[in-house]
Amino acid sequence: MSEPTRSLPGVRTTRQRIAVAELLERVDGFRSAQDLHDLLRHDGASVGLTTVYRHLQALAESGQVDVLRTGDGEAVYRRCPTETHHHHLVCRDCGRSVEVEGPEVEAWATAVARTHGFTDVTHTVEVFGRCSACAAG
Amino acid sequence: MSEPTRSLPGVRTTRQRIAVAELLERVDGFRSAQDLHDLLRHDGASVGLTTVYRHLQALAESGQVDVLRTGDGEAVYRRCPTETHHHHLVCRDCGRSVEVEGPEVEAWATAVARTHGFTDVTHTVEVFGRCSACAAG
DNA sequence: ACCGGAGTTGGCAACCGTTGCCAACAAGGC
DNA sequence: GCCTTGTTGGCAACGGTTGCCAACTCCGGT
Ligand SMILES: [Zn+2]
Ligand SMILES: [Zn+2]
Ligand SMILES: [Zn+2]
Ligand SMILES: [Zn+2]
Repeated sequence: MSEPTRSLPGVRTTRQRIAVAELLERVDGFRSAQDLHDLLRHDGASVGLTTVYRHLQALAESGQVDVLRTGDGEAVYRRCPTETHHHHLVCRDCGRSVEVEGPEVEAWATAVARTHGFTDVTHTVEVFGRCSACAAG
Repeated sequence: MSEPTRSLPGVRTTRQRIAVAELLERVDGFRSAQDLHDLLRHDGASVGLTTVYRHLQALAESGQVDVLRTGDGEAVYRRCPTETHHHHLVCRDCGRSVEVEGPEVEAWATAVARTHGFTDVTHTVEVFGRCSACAAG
């Protein structure tokens, strides 16, 4: 599928980096840094909380993971299967999420910004709900 | 214009409550609790920071003010002229904002949620940019 | 006006997610 | 194996927010 992470100059493949990357690959849904940290501990692969934060930060900056904020301001991270611009339908109970696209939303956002003379525009569009699994349980 | 705030049972019209309400009326754009607190002090009307938080929280719960979170997770508040559901185009420099509506976005969000079997759905849609005033200065 | 109970205030401590700091550590080119 | 340099991780600090609680004040009843 994906070629093994190439070792870049100035970047080292440490046990911790791999652990975080693999965990993100394995987990579906948005999780907080602390959740991920707990998961790592539970797996026996002990990684410092600070280190988890650092890797998530780096991955987010390079666009390899998506970040969004929950209602109470906590940052949650997810490694999405797709690299292209998209948004999320997130279960507010279990964090599970689905990637969704919305060309009409993109167009709307652009149009609205231009109409009011705003430049350097970005947007956040997230849909929260309760997934069918959580609704059943 | 608007009839004087009716005194409800179990709620008291204190100097602080009025100060916060009036300030929100006067300010345009989203402001953090601490910003608003500073503005109050600067106006001479000293109100405890905790009290400012409490009133903002209450007003937000009752839907009288809108809350959203900046990129770094800080909550910002605004008393919007309209009561109906809407979204915002916010200047990330000065906080100034414009209410915008997007029927197509509402429809899209609802459709997306139903398609994936999500219930109890809400959504956050905010557009950030730099307003023409800030772009000029 | 007076009183009394209930809503309100505000300063401080605590909380929680996140980041800075820095000495100890380890990957990997030589 | 060595050395350079990126990396680690525990702890302290930080910033926004909330809990706590004694003092206070609004306001309906008298
Ligand atoms: Zn769920
Ligand atoms: Zn988009
Ligand atoms: Zn502006
Ligand atoms: Zn909407």
